[in-house]
Amino acid sequence: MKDDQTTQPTRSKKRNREADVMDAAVEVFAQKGYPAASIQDVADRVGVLKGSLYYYIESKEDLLFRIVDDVHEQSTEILRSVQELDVPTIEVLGTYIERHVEWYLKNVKEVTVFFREWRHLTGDRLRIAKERRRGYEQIFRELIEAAQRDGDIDAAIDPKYASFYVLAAVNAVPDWYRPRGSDSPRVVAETYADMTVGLLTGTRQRGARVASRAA
Amino acid sequence: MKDDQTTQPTRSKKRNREADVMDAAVEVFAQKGYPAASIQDVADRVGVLKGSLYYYIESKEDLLFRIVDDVHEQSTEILRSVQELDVPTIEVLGTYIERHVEWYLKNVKEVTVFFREWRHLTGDRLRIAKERRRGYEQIFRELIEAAQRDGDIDAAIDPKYASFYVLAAVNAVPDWYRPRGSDSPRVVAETYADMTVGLLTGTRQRGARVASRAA
Amino acid sequence: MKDDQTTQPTRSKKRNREADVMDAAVEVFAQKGYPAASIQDVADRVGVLKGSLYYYIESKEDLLFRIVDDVHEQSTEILRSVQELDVPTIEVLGTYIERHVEWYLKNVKEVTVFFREWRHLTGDRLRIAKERRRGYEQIFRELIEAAQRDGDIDAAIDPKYASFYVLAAVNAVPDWYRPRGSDSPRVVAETYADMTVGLLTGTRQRGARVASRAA
Amino acid sequence: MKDDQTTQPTRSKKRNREADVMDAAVEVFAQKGYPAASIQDVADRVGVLKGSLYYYIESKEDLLFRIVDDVHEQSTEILRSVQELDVPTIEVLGTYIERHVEWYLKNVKEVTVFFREWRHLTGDRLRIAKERRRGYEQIFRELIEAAQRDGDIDAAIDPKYASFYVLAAVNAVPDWYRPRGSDSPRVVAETYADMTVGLLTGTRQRGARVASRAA
DNA sequence: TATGAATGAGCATTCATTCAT
DNA sequence: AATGAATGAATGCTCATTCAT
Repeated sequence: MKDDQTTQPTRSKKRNREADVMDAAVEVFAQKGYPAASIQDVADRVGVLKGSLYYYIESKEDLLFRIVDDVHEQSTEILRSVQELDVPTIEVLGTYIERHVEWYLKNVKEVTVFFREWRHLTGDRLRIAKERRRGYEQIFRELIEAAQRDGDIDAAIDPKYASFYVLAAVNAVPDWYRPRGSDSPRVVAETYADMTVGLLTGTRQRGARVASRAA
Repeated sequence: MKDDQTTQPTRSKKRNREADVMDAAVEVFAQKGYPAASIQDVADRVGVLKGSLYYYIESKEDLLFRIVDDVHEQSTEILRSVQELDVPTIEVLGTYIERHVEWYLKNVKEVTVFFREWRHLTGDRLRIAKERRRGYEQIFRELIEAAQRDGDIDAAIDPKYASFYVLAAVNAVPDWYRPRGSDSPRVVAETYADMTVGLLTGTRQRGARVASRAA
Repeated sequence: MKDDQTTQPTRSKKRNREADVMDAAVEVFAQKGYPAASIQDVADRVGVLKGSLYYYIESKEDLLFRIVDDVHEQSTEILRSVQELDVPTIEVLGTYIERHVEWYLKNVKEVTVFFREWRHLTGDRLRIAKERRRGYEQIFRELIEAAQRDGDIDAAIDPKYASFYVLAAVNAVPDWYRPRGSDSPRVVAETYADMTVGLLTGTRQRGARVASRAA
Repeated sequence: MKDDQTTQPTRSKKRNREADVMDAAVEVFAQKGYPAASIQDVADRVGVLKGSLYYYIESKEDLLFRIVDDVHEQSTEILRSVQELDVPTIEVLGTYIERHVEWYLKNVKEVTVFFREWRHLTGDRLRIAKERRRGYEQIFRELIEAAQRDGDIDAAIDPKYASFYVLAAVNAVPDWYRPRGSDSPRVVAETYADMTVGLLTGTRQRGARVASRAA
């Protein structure tokens, strides 16, 4: 209760505007796709002249990169959080899918932009984005391999194909998910986690997972 | 009775050029994405001035629609072909995934355009494309429901989510598939079919499927 | 009298337009300077929309480079023409200045752009332009050195400074020359040639030069 | 009576900043040319936000004018200083070139801006700049005419052309002069003075000039 | 004195489309 | 069937300038 409100507004106004710009970009890029979206669209949504945007951004691509970067960080954070869990790898996998999908559905637009538009980055920014994707898929694949060594996933399963299969299924959620639909992010997240574990272990094992989640 | 060169040269030349234009468009749209691709790119690839393209097409969007339409027809044909099979629904599903993936990998570029770019259609063409997608998903979902009634798929599985999960996984194949990689379309197709059936039935049942494929 | 006039108009129209564009650019660049001149200015002068210019040019810089290139070629041609003369080097020098200035004054605007704006080229084009300038100055300096060996120019004169001095004086002609003024290009050219030879030889030797020109 | 720190700090600080701004502008205009240089560039060099510059200047053009004005004054001062010399006009001319070139080379950037960018002034400021140039050339021409009346310069020489020739040669010095090169401003200045007197009088007369400089 | 934010006009360039030939 | 030339609207971006704080 001691923060002076007098100095705050200026700083927070800048913060706000910058955040407004990012939000507007997310909205516009998600709706039209990056190449079809124009800086004018973004400016209109923020309510400033398009030239004014360049006070906050370096370029259109910079805007895309910031979104991609932002999502990447959050996404990495989730992966990190489940890796710290002290449970069998197969449960790590399930929990990861669950948290990932739930987070995803609560940030649909940003994440959609992340998955759909990263290709349009160029030069160094594209390189960085690709490396990160790669590392990300790598970790997921390693989780599968570890669970195979644990005996929880059938050794006959090819970790490469399985990881592609699962990640694609999971990442396509926003293609059909409508916030105003029937199910909450939570429900969808659990269902997807169950389906994934089922796919990998070759059994329905809802009970086990529900129990572990209760912890 | 070989080739009738007398009456057809003109028409077939036009057909050829039209096909050339379509092929070029597929190539270009697949590589750059529809909004970033230019009519000039297509014309360059055909080896014709861009103005000349308008003898064959109505508009850039018309070009996209034709591709989408074409792929849709082939895709529907595959669905139709497996529905005629006189085998349990669960096998229909497996065979469908198999044929779909194999066809997909043999026509990667077209199908990629189909899945990635349909959003950029507008007006009626967008409406039509959406309806078709919808119908297509519907049929797939109904197959799952039928297999549930047969007792081959656990009734606890939600057909809606399951169909989204599977279709997304399957349709993302070209995102990572490289023709010059190790596995043939055939192998990938079989693996994906197996994973899908495994996911839906909750068992590894490679044997059963391999047997059915022998027919 | 046998050229068919039917096919000519089309080709010559294109030629004309391209030439029109170049002329307009010369005019505009000469008047405003390259950076301050806009493609719009050029288009206005040609009487087309600015976008239409890009049918003829690659970029604004391309336009500048073409002018510079064109002038360079003419300029080199003059240097070549005098080097073939079978007269003492000192006369070569005088004739060169004379022809150069006369040509210059008959193409004031182009050459002005050449001398004033080449700095605004970038990348490879800048490199090329610099190299050419260098080579050009080099040749002029060598002429002076040769005339020194002939004994026609005082050995005490530093060829480097002398060449800079003379070239700068000569190339600045359009800074003050007005076509509607009193003297013709011819007269100015002769006067400049005489002053230059006088400067270099340390004598007025109009007679000798006039005689040599009569040949 | 050293530095009166009591009353002046504010004013002198302003003076300093204003001088900083001018220096930065000289640097930037010299490097990029006036139209291509941006106020941002100047601000960056001063270490201030670009909006802040407008506390010190009226407009970008104002900045250019101040430089031009400043150089003009120094240049006029040199002309005035040699006119007071009690020596033959021809020596006045030589000394003038010498002092002018030496001063020039010690202030290359400012003077370069003066000669290269004055064209971009507009309205009244352009008028003023032109008038001054004109007056300046006028005085130089009159010196030549006076030396002709003295018999030191051949009456056959056209004072108009001669003055253009000499001034252009002299003013182009910074186009090639590199401070890190071999010769000092002093040497270049003397060489140029000698060449000029030589050109005008039709003789090498280094001895005479050196003697006069000793005074 | 200086900042931070915004303006608004302008710029080079691209591009789908048209159309007379 | 195809070309060559042009259109006109849009795009990403820059920049001198303003002004409340």
